[in-house]
Amino acid sequence: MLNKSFSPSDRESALYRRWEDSGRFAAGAAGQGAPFTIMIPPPNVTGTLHMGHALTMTLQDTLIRWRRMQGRDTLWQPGTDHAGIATQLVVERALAAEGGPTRQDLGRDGFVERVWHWKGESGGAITQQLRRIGASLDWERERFTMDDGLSQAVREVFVTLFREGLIYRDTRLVNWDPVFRSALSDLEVENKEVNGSLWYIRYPVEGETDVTITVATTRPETMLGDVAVAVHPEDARYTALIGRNLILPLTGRRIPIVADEHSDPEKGSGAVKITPAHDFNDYEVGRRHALAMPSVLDEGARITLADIVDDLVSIEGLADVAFVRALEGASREDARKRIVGELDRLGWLEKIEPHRNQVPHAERGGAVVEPRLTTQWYCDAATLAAPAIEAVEKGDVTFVPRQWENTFFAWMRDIQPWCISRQLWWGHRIPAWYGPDGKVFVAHSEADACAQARQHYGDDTPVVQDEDVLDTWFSSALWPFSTLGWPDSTEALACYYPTDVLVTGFDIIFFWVARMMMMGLHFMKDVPFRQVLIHGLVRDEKGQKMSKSKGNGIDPLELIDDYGADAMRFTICALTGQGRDVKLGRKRVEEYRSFVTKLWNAARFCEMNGVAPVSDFDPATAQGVLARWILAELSHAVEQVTSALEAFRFDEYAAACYRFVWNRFCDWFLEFAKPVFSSGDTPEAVELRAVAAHVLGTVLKMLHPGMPYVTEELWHAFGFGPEGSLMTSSWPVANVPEGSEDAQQELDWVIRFITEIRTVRAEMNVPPSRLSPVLLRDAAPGTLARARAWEETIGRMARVSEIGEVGEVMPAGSAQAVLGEATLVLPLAGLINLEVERARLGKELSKAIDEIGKVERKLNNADFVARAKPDVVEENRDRLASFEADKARLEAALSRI
RNA sequence: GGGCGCAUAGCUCAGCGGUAGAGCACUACCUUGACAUGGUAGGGGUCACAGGUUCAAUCCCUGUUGCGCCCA
Repeated sequence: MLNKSFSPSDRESALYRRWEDSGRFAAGAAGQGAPFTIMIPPPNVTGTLHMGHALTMTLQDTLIRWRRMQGRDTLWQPGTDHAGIATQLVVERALAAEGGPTRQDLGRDGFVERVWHWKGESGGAITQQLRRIGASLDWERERFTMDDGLSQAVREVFVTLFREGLIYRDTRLVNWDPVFRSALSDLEVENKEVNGSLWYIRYPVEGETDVTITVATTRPETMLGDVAVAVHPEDARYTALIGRNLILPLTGRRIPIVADEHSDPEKGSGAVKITPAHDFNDYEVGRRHALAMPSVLDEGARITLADIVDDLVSIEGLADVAFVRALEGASREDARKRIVGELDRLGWLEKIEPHRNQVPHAERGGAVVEPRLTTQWYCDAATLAAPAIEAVEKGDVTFVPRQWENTFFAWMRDIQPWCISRQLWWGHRIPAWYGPDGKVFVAHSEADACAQARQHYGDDTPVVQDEDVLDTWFSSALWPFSTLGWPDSTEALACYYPTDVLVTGFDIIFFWVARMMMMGLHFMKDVPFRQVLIHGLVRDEKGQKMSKSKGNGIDPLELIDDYGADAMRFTICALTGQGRDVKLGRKRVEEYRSFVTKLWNAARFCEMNGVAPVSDFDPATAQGVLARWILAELSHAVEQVTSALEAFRFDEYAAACYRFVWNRFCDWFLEFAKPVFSSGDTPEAVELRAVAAHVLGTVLKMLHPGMPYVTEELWHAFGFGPEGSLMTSSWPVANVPEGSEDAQQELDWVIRFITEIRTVRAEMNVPPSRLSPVLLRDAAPGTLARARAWEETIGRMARVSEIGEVGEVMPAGSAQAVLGEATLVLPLAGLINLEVERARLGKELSKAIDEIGKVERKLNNADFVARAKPDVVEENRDRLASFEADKARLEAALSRI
């Protein structure tokens, strides 16, 4: 006997263990069909499960469980990425917290060993947490981007791309994190709008006494590295000065006035100072005008004078070598204060305006990013992007919703060289070695590099490996094939690549989607996935992004504790419309927990009534009207549910399940079945129990991808199969019983009958305790027979004492309702207020008249009749006839009162 | 500045050329033998605004407004 209610916390872990231990998550089990593969976008090894994961993993698991039940050989590849910066940060903080040695104290090898230790102890907590939501990942195949195999793939890719000229070293401006002292890619930088100032500084024109140009800048401290002032070529204010020189205040350096369209005459003063080594736009201007690019900030973003010290000049009232020299080593902020103060003192500061400006911040750690001129390794993303763009254009990869393809194209068509080196210790060390003269040897191993060096130098000249590591995304980009054993040509690779669908949020299109496509196409000569499902972000009830600082985040594990994983998952499905963000609150989860409970109770009711699976039951043989009706409804639901999943419409999937279970199975079928079930072992009862079991079993299958635990529990409890076997049972196929249209029509009519009576009674305030006869008027013989056949059911569900016919005399004081050709008469003399009844019928009548008016206007329009599709015209003629019949019956009913 | 998306019942959202829908909330009634995490019934919408296309527009097109996001 089932408990009064389902207790998720008591059952979830045992069920999960049963699935996992019995190997049901594993790909490649015997007898499975065509592969269906999803690569988990590897979560960060330092990460813990948040609602974003809960969303994406729920959707992926729903797809995987569904396809698995369809008999596909499903691989859902688990694993984590090594998250270079994040992990290094975590371990460094842990070291600091325990007062241990610093990273530098430990040295590279010691530190890396420490990180591995950390990884073993606390890394990958998220993989345990994923189990809590029921994710059916193939854990046997779990991978980590720093695993030997995956590292080998990284080296292979690096060496190959280097040899092909698609990886190279270059000295250019890069986003620099001065806290980590490492380069970052453009994507790891987040521009934040902050309240700053715009400083207007006068630069004197060389050889003039009173002529100055005012430049407006948000970063006065960089003026030490100014090499020019740019004005727009058509800016009349400055045309005469183009080609002349200015004397840079403080340093006394002579710098030219150049014409460049980068200057916006509308902005500030229309003249901009050019600091090519510390600003991306200025860098471009510098290149266009072949300007020098002195750096004035070091790797810690402190003032460094090495590049400009030789040019320093003291000029009375304008420049002072001692002042500038004293800035050496000052922080950006300190230097700014001192420089502005000095300019003000000397009278070169014109004004300061408040200004909103975009300041680049490091995504991890949050440091203010400093553009710096350094030598880094780059990947020629533009070349790799071309086939990826083509693959989407040709439809080899499709985005769902399609809309996101534009975002993908926009970014890919304007892609910049990808900076792949990081000045970190945790990650894949760049497989490049340098000779004493700086000659580079890129190789799979040190031995290889030495061999190359020997050949190059003719002797055993020592080589030194590059200190840097690769961007974490470099290894993530290989995930769809490195996890399958590449560069070896493995069976897994042949079987599961290309994968079927990548599921992720739009914020990750550039990271995973784009890069996996670039690498996949280049090395596998095929796309990494056929479809990309882009879902929204999880927000709170008010639609705000969940964040730690706002404190509005919801912990999915808490939701699971409080409501069960099924309720959380089903809520996520129900709220995941196409491409929309998911606004999730506890209240919504509570709502869907009610649905879990409803299912449980329905099953419990079935159990109490002797419903049990009948092994060789064939629904096609069902005889009873109720049986054939529910089977037809079930088929319809199976169709809807299946096509919803095919279209990635998780909301429609959930809604179709919900509607069938609640509004068909529980509200009507079980109610109708009650007397049959309690009639003992009549053939009808035996059949209906078998049907109920079949429907329940099918419902459990349908719901299983969305709510795996409770369905699995009921599956076993009912004896549909051994514990844990639902997840590998077969997905239902729609199968409408022969000739069920009649049953459909009949039950629809009975339901409408009951609803009509209920409505009349409720509106007339008839107390539920008071039963009433229902007399049919003008009913066709078949209708009367049908009503009599369902007399018990109608009686029970609509509080009807008996069903009869109206004789010659209409009973006084009756309420009436129109149903098809018949009028239902409820003789309730004394109980109903005739005025209320008249008003009620009058309202019905005016509704009918309104509709008649609308339809008539249409049909009287010659253009409509001539041009509209014939079936639309026909449909409207039918509607008109039907409304007119209702009108006539309602008028008759009114006249009888 | 460029691009994209959204605007439908009090709330959250489906729908999408011809009949306006769901869940929640609300109102009234019901402790009826699975379920009060329940049942029954009801009220509630010029489908943002203005034009256009069409026999017909919530739906297609153009513009406007408001909100959100991405890129610069």
